[in-house]
Amino acid sequence: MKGEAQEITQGQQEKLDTVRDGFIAQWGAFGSQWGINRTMAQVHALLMTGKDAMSTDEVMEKLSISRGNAHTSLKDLVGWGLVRIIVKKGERKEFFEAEKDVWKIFTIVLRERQRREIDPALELLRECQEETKGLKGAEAKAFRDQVKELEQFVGFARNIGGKVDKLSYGPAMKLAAKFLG
Amino acid sequence: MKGEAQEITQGQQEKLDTVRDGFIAQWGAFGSQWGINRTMAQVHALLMTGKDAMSTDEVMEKLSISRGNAHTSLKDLVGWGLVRIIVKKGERKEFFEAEKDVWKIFTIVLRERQRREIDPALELLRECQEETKGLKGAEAKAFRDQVKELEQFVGFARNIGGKVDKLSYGPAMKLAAKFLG
DNA sequence: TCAAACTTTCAGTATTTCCTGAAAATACTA
DNA sequence: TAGTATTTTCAGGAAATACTGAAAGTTTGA
Repeated sequence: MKGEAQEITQGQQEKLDTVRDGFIAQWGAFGSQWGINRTMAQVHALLMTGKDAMSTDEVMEKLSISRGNAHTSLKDLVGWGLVRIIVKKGERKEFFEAEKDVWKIFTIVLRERQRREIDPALELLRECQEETKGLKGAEAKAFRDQVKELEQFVGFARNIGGKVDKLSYGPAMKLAAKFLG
Repeated sequence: MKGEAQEITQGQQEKLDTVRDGFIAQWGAFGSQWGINRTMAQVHALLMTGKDAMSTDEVMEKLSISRGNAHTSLKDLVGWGLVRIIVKKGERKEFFEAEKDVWKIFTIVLRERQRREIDPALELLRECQEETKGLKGAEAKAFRDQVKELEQFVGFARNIGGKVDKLSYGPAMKLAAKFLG
Protein backbone atom coordinates (compact mmCIF):
# COMPACT_ATOMS: atom_id res chain seq x y z
CA MET A 1 0.00 0.00 0.00
CA LYS A 2 3.03 2.31 0.21
CA GLY A 3 2.47 5.48 -1.84
CA GLU A 4 -1.04 4.45 -2.78
CA ALA A 5 -4.13 6.33 -1.70
CA GLN A 6 -5.80 4.98 1.41
CA GLU A 7 -8.67 2.62 0.84
CA ILE A 8 -11.88 4.60 1.21
CA THR A 9 -15.25 2.97 1.25
CA GLN A 10 -18.30 4.40 -0.44
CA GLY A 11 -19.92 4.81 2.93
CA GLN A 12 -17.03 6.87 4.25
CA GLN A 13 -17.16 9.20 1.29
CA GLU A 14 -20.89 9.66 1.76
CA LYS A 15 -20.49 10.31 5.44
CA LEU A 16 -17.90 12.98 4.81
CA ASP A 17 -20.05 14.66 2.19
CA THR A 18 -23.05 14.69 4.50
CA VAL A 19 -21.18 16.21 7.41
CA ARG A 20 -19.45 18.71 5.18
CA ASP A 21 -22.70 19.77 3.54
CA GLY A 22 -24.18 20.29 6.97
CA PHE A 23 -21.23 22.38 7.98
CA ILE A 24 -21.47 24.51 4.86
CA ALA A 25 -25.17 25.08 5.34
CA GLN A 26 -24.73 26.11 8.96
CA TRP A 27 -21.77 28.32 8.22
CA GLY A 28 -23.91 30.11 5.69
CA ALA A 29 -26.62 30.64 8.28
CA PHE A 30 -24.11 32.06 10.75
CA GLY A 31 -22.75 34.35 8.07
CA SER A 32 -26.12 35.85 7.38
CA GLN A 33 -26.59 36.57 11.08
CA TRP A 34 -23.41 38.61 10.87
CA GLY A 35 -24.42 40.61 7.85
CA ILE A 36 -22.62 38.43 5.33
CA ASN A 37 -24.42 37.09 2.31
CA ARG A 38 -25.40 33.49 2.88
CA THR A 39 -24.07 32.14 -0.38
CA MET A 40 -20.79 33.95 0.00
CA ALA A 41 -20.31 32.38 3.41
CA GLN A 42 -21.15 28.97 1.99
CA VAL A 43 -18.68 29.32 -0.84
CA HIS A 44 -16.09 30.33 1.69
CA ALA A 45 -16.84 27.32 3.85
CA LEU A 46 -16.66 25.06 0.82
CA LEU A 47 -13.28 26.29 -0.33
CA MET A 48 -11.86 26.52 3.16
CA THR A 49 -12.64 22.94 4.06
CA GLY A 50 -11.72 21.50 0.68
CA LYS A 51 -8.43 19.89 -0.23
CA ASP A 52 -7.83 21.55 -3.58
CA ALA A 53 -8.64 24.74 -5.42
CA MET A 54 -11.93 24.66 -7.32
CA SER A 55 -13.28 26.09 -10.54
CA THR A 56 -16.47 28.12 -10.82
CA ASP A 57 -18.20 25.08 -12.31
CA GLU A 58 -17.27 22.89 -9.40
CA VAL A 59 -18.60 25.45 -6.94
CA MET A 60 -21.83 25.72 -8.92
CA GLU A 61 -22.25 22.01 -8.86
CA LYS A 62 -21.37 21.42 -5.21
CA LEU A 63 -23.69 24.13 -3.94
CA SER A 64 -26.36 23.86 -6.65
CA ILE A 65 -26.23 27.52 -7.51
CA SER A 66 -26.20 29.44 -10.77
CA ARG A 67 -23.12 30.60 -12.61
CA GLY A 68 -23.86 34.24 -11.92
CA ASN A 69 -24.23 33.64 -8.22
CA ALA A 70 -21.07 31.54 -8.00
CA HIS A 71 -19.13 34.10 -9.97
CA THR A 72 -20.23 37.04 -7.85
CA SER A 73 -19.59 35.26 -4.58
CA LEU A 74 -16.14 34.13 -5.65
CA LYS A 75 -15.14 37.57 -6.82
CA ASP A 76 -16.45 39.16 -3.63
CA LEU A 77 -14.37 36.75 -1.60
CA VAL A 78 -11.34 37.64 -3.70
CA GLY A 79 -12.18 41.29 -2.99
CA TRP A 80 -12.10 40.57 0.72
CA GLY A 81 -8.77 38.81 0.30
CA LEU A 82 -10.16 35.58 1.69
CA VAL A 83 -9.77 33.72 -1.59
CA ARG A 84 -7.03 33.72 -4.20
CA ILE A 85 -7.23 33.03 -7.91
CA ILE A 86 -5.03 30.19 -9.05
CA VAL A 87 -3.96 29.68 -12.63
CA LYS A 88 -3.00 26.12 -13.42
CA LYS A 89 -0.78 25.63 -16.40
CA GLY A 90 -2.42 23.77 -19.20
CA GLU A 91 -5.81 24.81 -17.78
CA ARG A 92 -7.61 27.72 -19.28
CA LYS A 93 -10.07 28.42 -16.51
CA GLU A 94 -9.47 30.02 -13.16
CA PHE A 95 -9.33 28.09 -9.92
CA PHE A 96 -10.06 29.46 -6.49
CA GLU A 97 -8.28 28.71 -3.28
CA ALA A 98 -9.23 29.92 0.19
CA GLU A 99 -6.91 31.22 2.83
CA LYS A 100 -6.82 28.50 5.45
CA ASP A 101 -4.80 30.09 8.22
CA VAL A 102 -7.36 31.05 10.84
CA TRP A 103 -5.32 33.91 12.20
CA LYS A 104 -4.97 35.38 8.73
CA ILE A 105 -8.67 34.95 8.11
CA PHE A 106 -9.35 36.73 11.36
CA THR A 107 -7.07 39.68 10.65
CA ILE A 108 -8.39 40.06 7.12
CA VAL A 109 -11.96 40.25 8.35
CA LEU A 110 -10.92 42.56 11.17
CA ARG A 111 -9.12 44.93 8.85
CA GLU A 112 -11.84 45.01 6.21
CA ARG A 113 -14.63 45.61 8.67
CA GLN A 114 -12.65 48.36 10.32
CA ARG A 115 -12.10 50.01 7.00
CA ARG A 116 -15.62 49.58 5.72
CA GLU A 117 -17.64 50.11 8.88
CA ILE A 118 -15.77 51.25 11.96
CA ASP A 119 -13.92 54.10 10.31
CA PRO A 120 -17.06 55.59 8.73
CA ALA A 121 -18.82 55.23 12.09
CA LEU A 122 -16.06 57.15 13.81
CA GLU A 123 -16.28 59.78 11.14
CA LEU A 124 -20.00 60.13 11.80
CA LEU A 125 -19.50 60.41 15.54
CA ARG A 126 -16.92 63.13 15.08
CA GLU A 127 -19.09 65.07 12.70
CA CYS A 128 -22.00 64.93 15.11
CA GLN A 129 -19.89 66.43 17.85
CA GLU A 130 -18.52 69.08 15.57
CA GLU A 131 -21.93 70.12 14.35
CA THR A 132 -23.51 70.40 17.77
CA LYS A 133 -20.57 72.03 19.46
CA GLY A 134 -22.12 75.39 20.21
CA LEU A 135 -25.67 74.30 20.99
CA LYS A 136 -27.15 75.09 24.38
CA GLY A 137 -29.71 73.22 26.41
CA ALA A 138 -30.09 69.92 28.18
CA GLU A 139 -31.11 67.97 25.12
CA ALA A 140 -28.13 69.10 23.12
CA LYS A 141 -25.90 68.26 26.05
CA ALA A 142 -27.35 64.78 26.42
CA PHE A 143 -26.80 64.14 22.73
CA ARG A 144 -23.30 65.53 22.62
CA ASP A 145 -22.19 63.70 25.75
CA GLN A 146 -23.44 60.36 24.55
CA VAL A 147 -21.91 60.76 21.12
CA LYS A 148 -18.63 61.70 22.72
CA GLU A 149 -18.67 58.60 24.92
CA LEU A 150 -19.38 56.45 21.92
CA GLU A 151 -16.63 58.06 19.91
CA GLN A 152 -14.10 57.55 22.66
CA PHE A 153 -15.02 53.94 23.06
CA VAL A 154 -15.12 53.11 19.38
CA GLY A 155 -11.87 54.98 18.75
CA PHE A 156 -10.30 53.07 21.54
CA ALA A 157 -11.53 49.71 20.24
CA ARG A 158 -10.30 50.72 16.81
CA ASN A 159 -6.82 51.23 18.27
CA ILE A 160 -6.78 47.84 19.88
CA GLY A 161 -7.93 46.30 16.63
CA GLY A 162 -5.08 48.03 14.84
CA LYS A 163 -2.56 46.60 17.27
CA VAL A 164 -3.96 43.11 17.14
CA ASP A 165 -3.89 43.27 13.38
CA LYS A 166 -0.15 43.77 13.47
CA LEU A 167 0.53 40.78 15.68
CA SER A 168 1.15 37.38 14.24
CA TYR A 169 -0.37 34.23 15.62
CA GLY A 170 2.39 33.18 18.00
CA PRO A 171 2.84 36.49 19.82
CA ALA A 172 -0.90 37.02 19.92
CA MET A 173 -1.38 33.68 21.62
CA LYS A 174 1.32 34.42 24.14
CA LEU A 175 -0.15 37.75 25.02
CA ALA A 176 -3.59 36.31 25.31
CA ALA A 177 -2.40 33.40 27.37
CA LYS A 178 -0.94 35.88 29.80
CA PHE A 179 -4.23 37.69 29.93
CA LEU A 180 -6.17 34.52 30.40
CA GLY A 181 -3.81 33.13 32.99
CA MET B 1 -30.82 83.22 34.91
CA LYS B 2 -29.78 81.06 37.80
CA GLY B 3 -31.78 77.83 37.89
CA GLU B 4 -33.66 78.70 34.74
CA ALA B 5 -33.37 76.72 31.54
CA GLN B 6 -30.86 78.10 29.08
CA GLU B 7 -32.24 80.28 26.33
CA ILE B 8 -32.55 78.16 23.22
CA THR B 9 -33.35 79.61 19.85
CA GLN B 10 -35.59 77.95 17.33
CA GLY B 11 -32.62 77.59 15.01
CA GLN B 12 -30.63 75.74 17.63
CA GLN B 13 -33.42 73.29 18.25
CA GLU B 14 -33.75 72.65 14.54
CA LYS B 15 -30.04 72.18 14.14
CA LEU B 16 -29.96 69.63 16.93
CA ASP B 17 -32.89 67.73 15.49
CA THR B 18 -31.30 67.63 12.05
CA VAL B 19 -27.98 66.34 13.30
CA ARG B 20 -29.65 63.85 15.59
CA ASP B 21 -31.89 62.55 12.83
CA GLY B 22 -28.84 62.08 10.65
CA PHE B 23 -27.12 60.20 13.42
CA ILE B 24 -30.10 57.93 13.96
CA ALA B 25 -30.39 57.17 10.25
CA GLN B 26 -26.71 56.31 9.95
CA TRP B 27 -26.68 54.25 13.10
CA GLY B 28 -29.53 52.24 11.64
CA ALA B 29 -27.56 51.66 8.48
CA PHE B 30 -24.55 50.46 10.46
CA GLY B 31 -26.73 48.17 12.46
CA SER B 32 -28.09 46.46 9.41
CA GLN B 33 -24.55 45.85 8.15
CA TRP B 34 -23.96 44.00 11.39
CA GLY B 35 -27.01 41.84 11.16
CA ILE B 36 -29.20 43.99 13.38
CA ASN B 37 -32.59 45.14 12.21
CA ARG B 38 -32.40 48.69 10.97
CA THR B 39 -35.37 49.97 12.92
CA MET B 40 -34.21 48.37 16.11
CA ALA B 41 -30.87 50.09 15.77
CA GLN B 42 -32.61 53.38 15.12
CA VAL B 43 -34.81 53.06 18.15
CA HIS B 44 -31.74 52.29 20.17
CA ALA B 45 -29.94 55.36 18.82
CA LEU B 46 -32.98 57.49 19.55
CA LEU B 47 -33.30 56.41 23.17
CA MET B 48 -29.59 56.39 23.79
CA THR B 49 -29.07 59.97 22.68
CA GLY B 50 -32.23 61.33 24.24
CA LYS B 51 -32.48 63.06 27.56
CA ASP B 52 -35.55 61.30 28.96
CA ALA B 53 -37.35 57.99 28.71
CA MET B 54 -39.93 57.81 25.92
CA SER B 55 -43.27 56.19 25.38
CA THR B 56 -44.13 53.98 22.43
CA ASP B 57 -46.10 56.84 20.91
CA GLU B 58 -43.18 59.20 21.09
CA VAL B 59 -40.94 56.67 19.39
CA MET B 60 -43.55 56.14 16.68
CA GLU B 61 -43.77 59.83 16.09
CA LYS B 62 -40.06 60.63 16.11
CA LEU B 63 -39.19 57.84 13.72
CA SER B 64 -42.40 57.85 11.69
CA ILE B 65 -43.03 54.16 12.18
CA SER B 66 -46.10 52.12 13.00
CA ARG B 67 -47.16 51.05 16.43
CA GLY B 68 -46.46 47.40 15.71
CA ASN B 69 -42.97 48.15 14.53
CA ALA B 70 -42.18 50.41 17.46
CA HIS B 71 -43.56 47.89 19.90
CA THR B 72 -41.58 44.98 18.50
CA SER B 73 -38.34 46.94 18.33
CA LEU B 74 -38.71 48.19 21.88
CA LYS B 75 -39.46 44.77 23.27
CA ASP B 76 -36.55 43.25 21.36
CA LEU B 77 -34.25 45.86 22.85
CA VAL B 78 -35.59 45.05 26.29
CA GLY B 79 -34.89 41.39 25.48
CA TRP B 80 -31.29 42.26 24.71
CA GLY B 81 -31.06 44.17 27.96
CA LEU B 82 -30.20 47.40 26.17
CA VAL B 83 -33.41 49.13 27.18
CA ARG B 84 -35.37 49.18 30.43
CA ILE B 85 -39.04 49.71 31.02
CA ILE B 86 -39.85 52.62 33.27
CA VAL B 87 -43.14 53.04 35.07
CA LYS B 88 -43.89 56.61 36.00
CA LYS B 89 -46.35 57.10 38.80
CA GLY B 90 -49.56 58.69 37.71
CA GLU B 91 -48.84 57.56 34.15
CA ARG B 92 -50.54 54.52 32.84
CA LYS B 93 -48.32 53.78 29.89
CA GLU B 94 -44.82 52.39 29.83
CA PHE B 95 -41.75 54.46 29.16
CA PHE B 96 -38.47 53.17 27.79
CA GLU B 97 -35.00 54.16 28.78
CA ALA B 98 -31.76 53.04 27.15
CA GLU B 99 -28.61 51.96 28.90
CA LYS B 100 -26.16 54.78 28.27
CA ASP B 101 -22.94 53.41 29.69
CA VAL B 102 -20.90 52.40 26.65
CA TRP B 103 -18.98 49.74 28.46
CA LYS B 104 -22.20 48.14 29.65
CA ILE B 105 -23.65 48.35 26.16
CA PHE B 106 -20.55 46.67 24.85
CA THR B 107 -20.57 43.81 27.34
CA ILE B 108 -24.28 43.22 26.86
CA VAL B 109 -23.88 42.89 23.12
CA LEU B 110 -20.78 40.76 23.60
CA ARG B 111 -22.51 38.39 25.96
CA GLU B 112 -25.67 38.07 23.92
CA ARG B 113 -23.86 37.41 20.67
CA GLN B 114 -21.69 34.84 22.35
CA ARG B 115 -24.70 33.08 23.68
CA ARG B 116 -26.75 33.29 20.52
CA GLU B 117 -24.10 32.77 17.87
CA ILE B 118 -20.63 31.86 19.04
CA ASP B 119 -21.68 29.04 21.32
CA PRO B 120 -23.81 27.32 18.67
CA ALA B 121 -20.96 27.73 16.18
CA LEU B 122 -18.59 26.03 18.58
CA GLU B 123 -21.10 23.27 19.03
CA LEU B 124 -21.24 22.77 15.28
CA LEU B 125 -17.47 22.67 14.94
CA ARG B 126 -17.21 20.08 17.68
CA GLU B 127 -19.89 17.92 16.17
CA CYS B 128 -18.20 18.01 12.80
CA GLN B 129 -14.99 16.75 14.32
CA GLU B 130 -16.76 14.08 16.25
CA GLU B 131 -18.64 12.79 13.25
CA THR B 132 -15.63 12.57 10.96
CA LYS B 133 -13.26 11.18 13.54
CA GLY B 134 -12.69 7.78 11.99
CA LEU B 135 -12.75 8.73 8.31
CA LYS B 136 -9.72 8.00 6.15
CA GLY B 137 -8.42 9.82 3.12
CA ALA B 138 -6.93 13.18 2.24
CA GLU B 139 -10.26 14.95 1.84
CA ALA B 140 -11.49 13.87 5.23
CA LYS B 141 -8.21 14.95 6.74
CA ALA B 142 -8.35 18.37 5.10
CA PHE B 143 -11.85 18.88 6.42
CA ARG B 144 -11.12 17.66 9.91
CA ASP B 145 -7.94 19.69 10.23
CA GLN B 146 -9.56 22.91 9.14
CA VAL B 147 -12.55 22.42 11.40
CA LYS B 148 -10.22 21.74 14.29
CA GLU B 149 -8.25 24.91 13.65
CA LEU B 150 -11.45 26.89 13.53
CA GLU B 151 -12.71 25.35 16.71
CA GLN B 152 -9.51 26.10 18.55
CA PHE B 153 -9.50 29.67 17.42
CA VAL B 154 -13.15 30.34 18.10
CA GLY B 155 -12.94 28.62 21.48
CA PHE B 156 -10.00 30.73 22.34
CA ALA B 157 -11.70 33.95 21.27
CA ARG B 158 -14.70 32.87 23.27
CA ASN B 159 -12.50 32.61 26.38
CA ILE B 160 -11.10 36.05 25.92
CA GLY B 161 -14.60 37.40 25.44
CA GLY B 162 -15.62 35.75 28.68
CA LYS B 163 -12.79 37.42 30.56
CA VAL B 164 -13.40 40.83 29.05
CA ASP B 165 -17.03 40.51 29.97
CA LYS B 166 -16.09 40.23 33.61
CA LEU B 167 -13.96 43.33 33.65
CA SER B 168 -15.38 46.70 34.43
CA TYR B 169 -14.55 49.82 32.52
CA GLY B 170 -11.69 51.11 34.63
CA PRO B 171 -9.66 47.92 34.81
CA ALA B 172 -10.34 47.20 31.15
CA MET B 173 -8.96 50.58 30.17
CA LYS B 174 -5.88 50.08 32.29
CA LEU B 175 -5.16 46.72 30.82
CA ALA B 176 -5.69 47.97 27.32
CA ALA B 177 -3.57 51.04 27.91
CA LYS B 178 -0.77 48.76 28.95
CA PHE B 179 -1.26 46.77 25.78
CA LEU B 180 -1.39 49.86 23.62
CA GLY B 181 1.58 51.47 25.27
C1' DT C 1 -8.95 36.05 -37.95
C1' DC C 2 -12.09 32.78 -36.34
C1' DA C 3 -14.07 29.81 -33.07
C1' DA C 4 -14.09 27.82 -28.69
C1' DA C 5 -13.48 28.41 -23.80
C1' DC C 6 -14.25 31.05 -20.35
C1' DT C 7 -15.73 35.35 -17.64
C1' DT C 8 -18.76 39.09 -16.70
C1' DT C 9 -22.97 41.57 -16.55
C1' DC C 10 -27.72 42.38 -15.66
C1' DA C 11 -32.93 42.35 -16.45
C1' DG C 12 -36.33 39.85 -14.57
C1' DT C 13 -37.88 36.80 -10.91
C1' DA C 14 -37.85 34.56 -6.51
C1' DT C 15 -37.09 34.81 -1.73
C1' DT C 16 -36.45 36.76 2.51
C1' DT C 17 -37.09 40.30 5.61
C1' DC C 18 -39.51 43.97 7.38
C1' DC C 19 -43.54 46.98 8.30
C1' DT C 20 -48.34 48.42 8.68
C1' DG C 21 -52.72 48.77 10.59
C1' DA C 22 -56.32 46.95 12.76
C1' DA C 23 -58.28 43.56 15.81
C1' DA C 24 -57.73 40.95 20.01
C1' DA C 25 -56.01 40.69 24.53
C1' DT C 26 -54.90 42.73 28.77
C1' DA C 27 -54.77 46.07 32.47
C1' DC C 28 -56.53 49.74 34.88
C1' DT C 29 -60.18 53.00 36.91
C1' DA C 30 -64.33 54.30 38.64
C1' DT D 1 -68.68 45.41 36.16
C1' DA D 2 -68.39 48.46 32.25
C1' DG D 3 -65.68 51.48 29.93
C1' DT D 4 -61.26 53.17 28.59
C1' DA D 5 -56.32 53.10 28.06
C1' DT D 6 -52.61 50.44 26.69
C1' DT D 7 -50.17 46.46 24.96
C1' DT D 8 -49.72 42.59 21.96
C1' DT D 9 -50.37 39.88 17.96
C1' DC D 10 -50.44 38.85 13.21
C1' DA D 11 -52.29 38.54 8.27
C1' DG D 12 -51.33 40.77 4.37
C1' DG D 13 -48.64 44.12 1.76
C1' DA D 14 -44.14 46.55 0.77
C1' DA D 15 -39.39 46.79 0.46
C1' DA D 16 -34.90 44.96 0.37
C1' DT D 17 -32.00 41.38 -0.97
C1' DA D 18 -30.48 37.54 -3.47
C1' DC D 19 -30.50 34.37 -7.53
C1' DT D 20 -31.07 32.75 -12.22
C1' DG D 21 -30.15 32.26 -16.90
C1' DA D 22 -28.94 34.00 -20.92
C1' DA D 23 -26.59 37.32 -23.66
C1' DA D 24 -22.55 40.11 -24.19
C1' DG D 25 -17.74 40.55 -23.50
C1' DT D 26 -13.02 38.78 -23.27
C1' DT D 27 -9.14 35.79 -23.87
C1' DT D 28 -6.75 32.13 -26.01
C1' DG D 29 -5.00 29.00 -29.47
C1' DA D 30 -4.85 27.33 -34.08
